Amino acid sequence: MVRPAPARDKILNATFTVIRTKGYSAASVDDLCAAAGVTKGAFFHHFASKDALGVAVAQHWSNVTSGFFAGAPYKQHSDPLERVLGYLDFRRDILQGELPDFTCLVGTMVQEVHQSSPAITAACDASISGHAETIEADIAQAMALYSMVATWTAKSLALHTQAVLQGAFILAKAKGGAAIAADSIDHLKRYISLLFANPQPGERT
Amino acid sequence: MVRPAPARDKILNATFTVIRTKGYSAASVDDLCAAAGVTKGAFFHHFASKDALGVAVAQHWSNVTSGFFAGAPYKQHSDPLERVLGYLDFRRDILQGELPDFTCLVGTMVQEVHQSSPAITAACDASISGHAETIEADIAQAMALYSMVATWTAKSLALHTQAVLQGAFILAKAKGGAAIAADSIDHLKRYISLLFANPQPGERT
DNA sequence: GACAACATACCAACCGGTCGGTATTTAATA
DNA sequence: TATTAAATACCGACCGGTTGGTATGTTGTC
Repeated sequence: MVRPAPARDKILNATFTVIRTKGYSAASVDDLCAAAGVTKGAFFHHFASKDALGVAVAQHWSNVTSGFFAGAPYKQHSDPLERVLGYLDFRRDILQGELPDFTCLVGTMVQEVHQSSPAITAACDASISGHAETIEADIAQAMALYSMVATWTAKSLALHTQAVLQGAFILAKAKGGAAIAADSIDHLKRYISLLFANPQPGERT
Repeated sequence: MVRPAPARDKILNATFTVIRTKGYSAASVDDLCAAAGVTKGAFFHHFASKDALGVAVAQHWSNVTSGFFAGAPYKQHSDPLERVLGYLDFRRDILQGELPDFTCLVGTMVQEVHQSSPAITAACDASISGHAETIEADIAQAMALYSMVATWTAKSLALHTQAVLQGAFILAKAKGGAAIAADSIDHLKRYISLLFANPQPGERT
């Protein structure tokens, strides 16, 4: 695109906040326009429908988060296991501010639309799975470095980290604070530490 | 209540399916009435508002699930640790049918209303936390039986099991199947097994 | 005949989406 | 470089349908 469309970006960014606060279904197009400081005409000029915005905002979320995590300090560790554990420390450290500030956009969305919008569901899955693959790479390297032979796979464990995080956000929403989410991340970190520190008989070559 | 109100129960039970399928916000009162085979007049005779139904359905969920798990076979084990691990086996075994058949009603709801309805949020928290307490009891007994001295508490681990399950449901919704949820439950089971089998130095008396 | 349990008809506000129009850039041409 | 044509970005009134909720019944039971 030659010239950037400021209204489109304003809508995308405002949608992050609105959906993380009230969910996808409860977020009306008028809500989104008001939060973005944009008119309805501009909205439907850039997005064919509310569902199209849903797909676009999931992709935008992927772009923003992948850049965010790629530049995070834990990526500097030379030991891949330290990168994995450092990732979890980082995820716990960024549990700051109010709930809509640190919860997951695509996890919230897919919960509501998984039976009604295959397009949004696919975009959310791509975001979660794409992020998981970055962790899977570090886990796989750690398994190789420590000559780990396990009954589980790097991919499975990477997806499990995302499940724990998503579930931690739900508990945080139920209890109205981030503390419970930090506890769950600690348990996950302890699990991965145990996996690599105390392998079952026959699990390490 | 002297005479039971069949319409009220029909609404409550139908709401389980509708909300687990399309979420709380997208579930209109007309949807709920149609699914329950009841008129709008009956709905508002029994519930003052849609939000009041939200609170009632969360409590109804607590009643139904607590009875369901109290009668589950894993409760028969004499060893508390076997009850905890048996609980997780059971949770994996009941991942049958379509997504709305096994996902969590209150986890779905609280995700949408946590910033807009304190009453529903509190009812969802009570349901999740109340269920967690039944697992906490078994974990605490297992810790006592195996003379476990840990840096974590039975309560924290019990809530972690619920976080894993809630997150597993989100991944299942994103990927359109239960398989990924079963994988996460396996990881959780492995974690708890490791905790009790390979305590860290100083963690067991 | 009082009262709970429904049914029916209806309402104002809001929903996603459309539409005719305007302002601003960009591109082509002379 | 001036003129103009086409494309893009944006505006806000408007539309038909749906929303949660209400007002007014009717029916069955103690």
